[in-house]
Amino acid sequence: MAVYIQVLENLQRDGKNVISSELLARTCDVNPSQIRKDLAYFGEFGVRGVGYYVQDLITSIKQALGVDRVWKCALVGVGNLGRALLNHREFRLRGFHIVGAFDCDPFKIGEIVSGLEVVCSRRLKEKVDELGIEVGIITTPPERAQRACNYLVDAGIKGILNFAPARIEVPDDVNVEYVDFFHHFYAVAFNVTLALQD
Amino acid sequence: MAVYIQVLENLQRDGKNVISSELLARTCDVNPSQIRKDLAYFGEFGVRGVGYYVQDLITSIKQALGVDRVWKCALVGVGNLGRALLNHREFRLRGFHIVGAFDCDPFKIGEIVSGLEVVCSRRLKEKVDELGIEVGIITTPPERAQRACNYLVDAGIKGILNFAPARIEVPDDVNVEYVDFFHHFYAVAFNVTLALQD
DNA sequence: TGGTGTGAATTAATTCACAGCT
DNA sequence: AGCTGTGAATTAATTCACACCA
Repeated sequence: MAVYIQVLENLQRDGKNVISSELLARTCDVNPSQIRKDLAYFGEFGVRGVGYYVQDLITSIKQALGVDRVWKCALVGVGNLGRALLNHREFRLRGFHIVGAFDCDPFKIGEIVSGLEVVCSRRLKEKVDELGIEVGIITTPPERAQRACNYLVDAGIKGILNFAPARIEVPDDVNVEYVDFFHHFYAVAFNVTLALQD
Repeated sequence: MAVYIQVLENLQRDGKNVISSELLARTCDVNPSQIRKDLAYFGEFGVRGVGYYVQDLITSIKQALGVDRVWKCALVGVGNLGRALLNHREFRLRGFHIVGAFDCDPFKIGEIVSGLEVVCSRRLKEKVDELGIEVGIITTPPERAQRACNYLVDAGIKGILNFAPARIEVPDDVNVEYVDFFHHFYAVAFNVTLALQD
């Protein structure tokens, strides 16, 4: 779905108003019926004989995914990666506002990063309640990921993005997404290695 | 596979020498036979009645994936994200060495970022040959992704990581991996929205 | 006429269950 | 005795093919 949004937004930028599943499929490199199934799953967004209206489709998908609003996020772990994410303004553009930065290192607490004061991780619950935070972002080293996660879960957070290279345990009602771009590097390395062998 | 490496490296750090598919499955949150199938696909890494030796398994998987060596990479697009990646030393640790930084903006060319001189994208072929680069990383804005891609393909690169939010067209023998962490943000938003509705 | 939405057919992925080593 | 490797059974995902509607 995220891929479709991406492609549709680029189509919109290029001034396209209508798109067929056939064409959309070609750019996404998938089967046309795949696209129709995916889109029909959330509702009847298309017009028979015409295709999909790009602008309407973007709006519909975003609504269906629940990304047609602002999601307030807390970032835990103000290291290299954490700082990079805090400074990445694309997040705000996409509706994900990082409104709290947390770390357990006393030397970092109080520091201002990208306009946010770094707060002690222990105060997560307090801040989550105060600011109405719904999503947690973990950017700690792997060995501290579980602790960061526990703070987030205790604070009542139900959605977590884990950038740390470690698995974490959460209750059933908490959703975790693992973000690891080395996965993609490994995939490329593997495929290139394969291709070289033939 | 990348997940297994991640988990195994953490197990190793914790001093575990042997692991069963059952235990590994629990931490990865998958079925034990899934793990056995995946691992057996590349070779017989396990020992019946015992399990898998952690250190050996890491080595074997890395070998099978082709990540037991250094991969030289070129980064195209020295913007926000590009700079963040150039400064991220984890890449070097994992064997992915960014040895060239490219951009088409004359104001950026010549600038030194993280010890690398930014070079004009047009000189990619020359530099790829000179430095023995095998992997390309695209971190341009979406509208310039295809152009960056074309330079990489012309230079003979067979593996590309595309961080730009745009699809790109490549010949059949070139492998592209799309990296987009908004995908994960959308997934969390969607799942939390679903959970809130019930 | 042209392109969606969707049941049916096909293909792929996952899980089960157990033979076979150590 | 215990845990892997793997064919068989099951389940899920993808693709086909066409009815239906603008």
